[in-house]
Amino acid sequence: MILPISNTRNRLLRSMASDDLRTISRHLSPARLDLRRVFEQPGRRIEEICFPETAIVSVVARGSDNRGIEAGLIGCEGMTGVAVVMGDDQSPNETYVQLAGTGAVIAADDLRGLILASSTLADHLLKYAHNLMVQTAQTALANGRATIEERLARWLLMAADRVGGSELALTHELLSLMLGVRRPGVTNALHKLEGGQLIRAKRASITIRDRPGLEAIANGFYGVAERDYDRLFGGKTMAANDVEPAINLAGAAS
Amino acid sequence: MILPISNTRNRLLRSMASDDLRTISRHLSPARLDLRRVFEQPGRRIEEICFPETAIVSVVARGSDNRGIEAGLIGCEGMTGVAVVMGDDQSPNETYVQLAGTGAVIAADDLRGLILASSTLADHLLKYAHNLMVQTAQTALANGRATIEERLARWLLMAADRVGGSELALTHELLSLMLGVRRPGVTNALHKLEGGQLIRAKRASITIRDRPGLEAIANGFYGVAERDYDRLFGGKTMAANDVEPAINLAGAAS
DNA sequence: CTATTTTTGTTCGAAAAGGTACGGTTTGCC
DNA sequence: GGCAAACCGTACCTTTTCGAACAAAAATAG
Repeated sequence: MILPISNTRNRLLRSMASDDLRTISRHLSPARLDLRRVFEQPGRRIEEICFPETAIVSVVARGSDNRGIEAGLIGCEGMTGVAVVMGDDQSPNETYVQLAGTGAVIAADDLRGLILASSTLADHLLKYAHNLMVQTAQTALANGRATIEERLARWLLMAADRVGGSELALTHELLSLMLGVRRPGVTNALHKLEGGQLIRAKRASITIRDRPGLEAIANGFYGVAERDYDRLFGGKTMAANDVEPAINLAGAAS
Repeated sequence: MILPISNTRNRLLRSMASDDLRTISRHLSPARLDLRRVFEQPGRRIEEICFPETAIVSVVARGSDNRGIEAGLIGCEGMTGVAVVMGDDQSPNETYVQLAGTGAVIAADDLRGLILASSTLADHLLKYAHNLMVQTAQTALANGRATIEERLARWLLMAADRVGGSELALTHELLSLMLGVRRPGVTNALHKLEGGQLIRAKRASITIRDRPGLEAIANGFYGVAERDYDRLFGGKTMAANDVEPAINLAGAAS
């Protein structure tokens, strides 16, 4: 029940040169990405890298104390392990699955070899790494200057882009960890959004009803990194992603 | 009064392979980096890249409205223009000199050529680019979770590392722009630090008196990116930088 | 040495967000 | 169906930060 990787829903894979895609496909394995599956950990060598399809993976920065915050969000438009693309073998950030789904994984060593062998592949992945850096800079901006409501709107839009759908299965608690705010603060902000008919919230599930409305609420804190991605990887807006997932989870690899 | 680039005080240059340093030196020009000199601007092609020596350059992220915030700080440990190193030719962030001083500049096109010609050079600069990404992630963390006092302590430590000295010539106003907070908020936090004998503040000048004390106040928000830099580029701590500047600004340094 | 600009000190009230606690729902499990 | 766990709604008071305005001090220019 596993379709070939070349039909993957991951945009970063799909937008690479067909030669590169063919080559990398031989090393990629379709995988179910379960909640909290870890891809990077401070002080540990990165062993595996993933290209999400319907899952969302978070990059979380931590200080020397324990409090963390999300510094990057990765979905079907990207990949984990940009440290490897940039010639390092580890990162001080944690990277783990935030919203379960599917994706394709590859051994870090394999990817290193492929990058050495194909400069077009290296270029392609490096451009994404730079876009992720831009996203992180925008997150720093939002964390410093936006209200909880604005940051929440931004996060929901980004997440919706990355799963290619409008329903997000996550709890207030998770959102509060990502945004680095109090859990009731999230509840409160969600109520405001729901009051404006911008989202519908059920238990552990948020559905976007009015994208333009959300973008207006996000008040300029959403969009910079996304437009830069489109400039680099082609015009289609991120949200327009209605391809079927490459992996049919019925009986897929555990 | 301009010494050869090979004696530069820039650590990123000094730590590269001697072949690469020799080659790149032929394209580098020593330069005075005056306040507000711009190296990158959203939507514009990056033409010139600099390796600061005694200057500090800021990467500032802006949203679609006008409010910006510092997302990266670059001094004698790094370089501007990581977008170019990563195969792009522009960035949505602004990059400009925050604290005047000296440095070396190179045309972006020249650097592109050198990177293509030397994979060891490319590797070296890419590692720095990754470190800058880590720094930005830590900034996102600090912006989201630290108090003004903690963020200020962090910023002062980072800036002192990057100028290789303990005196910083800047105003509360500038700091408030970088940190994205109210100007009186900076004044207030500086008073607290001064009360604890951690700094001495004069008009448009802050001197660090007690580094360990400042690190304690920074409360875990300083150090992660710095330790990662040392892991990548060698053990010496950033602050230990007592080489003379390559450019003698006669009379400029009071 | 006076006038002007720049920088810093200080104040007020208001808004935003934090910490904590607890009650109410929904869900899932036995 | 009943119990436990997970998740959400709400309330309280405190702290932090903001916005705005204005006064004092230091540098600078004429």
